[in-house]
Amino acid sequence: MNTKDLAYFNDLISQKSFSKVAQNFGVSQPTITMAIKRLEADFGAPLVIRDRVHNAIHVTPSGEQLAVHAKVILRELDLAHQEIINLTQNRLVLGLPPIIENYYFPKVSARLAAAGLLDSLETVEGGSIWLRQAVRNGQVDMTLLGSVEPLAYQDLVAEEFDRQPFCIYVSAEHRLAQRKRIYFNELRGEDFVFFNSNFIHNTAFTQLTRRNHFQPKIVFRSNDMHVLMKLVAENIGVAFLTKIIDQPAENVVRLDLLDPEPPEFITSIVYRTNHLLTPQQAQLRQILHEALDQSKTNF
Amino acid sequence: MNTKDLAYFNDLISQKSFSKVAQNFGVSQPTITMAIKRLEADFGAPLVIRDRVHNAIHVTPSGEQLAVHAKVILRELDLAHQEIINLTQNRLVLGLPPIIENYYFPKVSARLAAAGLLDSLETVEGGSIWLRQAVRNGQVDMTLLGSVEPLAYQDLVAEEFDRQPFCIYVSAEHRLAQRKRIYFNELRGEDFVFFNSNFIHNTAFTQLTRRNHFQPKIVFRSNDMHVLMKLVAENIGVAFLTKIIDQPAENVVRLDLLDPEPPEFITSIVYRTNHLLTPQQAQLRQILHEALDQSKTNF
DNA sequence: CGGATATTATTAATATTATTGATAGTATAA
DNA sequence: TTATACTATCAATAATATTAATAATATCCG
Repeated sequence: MNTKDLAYFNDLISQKSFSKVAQNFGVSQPTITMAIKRLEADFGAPLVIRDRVHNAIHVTPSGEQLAVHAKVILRELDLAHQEIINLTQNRLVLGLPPIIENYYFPKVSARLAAAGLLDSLETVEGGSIWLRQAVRNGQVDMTLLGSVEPLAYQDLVAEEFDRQPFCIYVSAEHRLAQRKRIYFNELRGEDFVFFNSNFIHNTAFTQLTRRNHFQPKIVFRSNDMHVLMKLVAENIGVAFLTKIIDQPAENVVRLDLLDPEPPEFITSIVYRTNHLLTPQQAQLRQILHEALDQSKTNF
Repeated sequence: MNTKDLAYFNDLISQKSFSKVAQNFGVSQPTITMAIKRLEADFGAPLVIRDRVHNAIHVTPSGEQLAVHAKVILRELDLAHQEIINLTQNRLVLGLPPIIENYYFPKVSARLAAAGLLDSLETVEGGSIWLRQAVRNGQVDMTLLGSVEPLAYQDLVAEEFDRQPFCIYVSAEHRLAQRKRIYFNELRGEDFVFFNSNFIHNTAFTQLTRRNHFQPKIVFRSNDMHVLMKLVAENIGVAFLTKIIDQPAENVVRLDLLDPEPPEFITSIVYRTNHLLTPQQAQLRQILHEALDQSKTNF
């Protein structure tokens, strides 16, 4: 059976039009008619019902069933192509959320260089939602992801390699600056500086504000952590960030949260379940895991 | 791309011989040579290395990578065929471990009949390991499975629908017969009657004997629960069985276990992740879940 | 109603692709 | 060296896919 037929079929399911599928693939319309016929003959069942009365196409139960498998098959094929291209070109495409890159990457780069991995390593920055998608569809081979809950996906392997609490950063002149530990509740009424858009920080932050029943006042937003830190230093507002910030800027104090079950920033290495790690990828994974052991004791 | 080529390739990986693959598929040897060449051209990388010195074939990293995906693709195709056959023939093949069949099936059969499902329902009996395999490879569409741990597989959906403790059954003349509850430890030195081979009972039983550090003496084995019950009644030995036994035979007393965290018999409905439930299958699932609610309150 | 439009099916011709038989090439073992 | 085992090559053939042309079917709308 030709996978082209499955691709035609898959497109037909969403386009609901033989001629549109033909256009999309740059083939003539009878080609699609024939392809669907071949599939129907192969599976011994009608896959679509040509409802000419309503000028529509209905997918039969058999068609629905096949559609699920067709999608899997086409995805696997696509991934195989991309993976083999990266493999032969000695490319290792690694997804990195900016915050993780900032903290963990400097720690491992020496080892990566020593292992000769830096040459073939190609990093792609992006938010965790985008990177999750990217590792799914093969744009990246592996990715680091931050999350509040442990990751569990059926098509992705997620190996947690670190877990750090979220903290509050305030100016040295702030009323709470002398404290080491506070309850999130004590921040009611504070001005916050916060990320523009950061899925994990948002999730964790919302979790805490909901639990404590208050609506935080965010006076400034930026995607640059260093900008946020400077604003904290100038006492414009307080920041809610992970503990994985090497050294808070001058004039900034870090406060731990005393809340029971505070949200944690979980970092994981993620790759596709059906992806065989190349020696390089296995090595990268190893180095990241090892770097963790070091960083854990360093805290 | 033709899936036949992937089938040839997949077989080549395990056979490591072009001619054997040709034989297996009943085609000529150049067909395989050509098929592999097509794949290599398509993926732009050598997939196997023909090592004529050692008269062997080595799979390249690209080949290994493709092999993983090829297996998935061939499996999906195979499942699609089987599922569509069952769908069009209005067959619903349900796997049933004997013990679950004994207890749960009578409870739901009235509802199944009312829903008109009994006609199309075809049951397959088998042990839980065999049935898990059968649902994976499409021999059955859905299956009930017993287990000691909650089931979690990436390619299978497992919905727990009941959970019952394991119990001890003794003769009314047995020294412990007057007790309602005992510790497993108190059975040290007892004669047991036990299943010949039953994965779940074995797992749970071993768990308890290990925890209590004793080697149970099994004086008789059978795969028929009723036979075991009769032997218990005659005080030949004591039995370790699930609580889901409608009415212990005459002259038999059931004792609950007092041990902390005693193993439980978990029953789940299991089907393939990539399988779209047909209306019938969805109905069966619904009825099983509903029947549970009833059976739960009945205890 | 009837013609314009849109869509899918059919068909015969053509183009593409897969398979084969025959045989060459390469290495091993005896 | 010869026999044996395995894979590659190649030209011929078989099988399959695609196409252009057109038929068939239904809608829309004046």
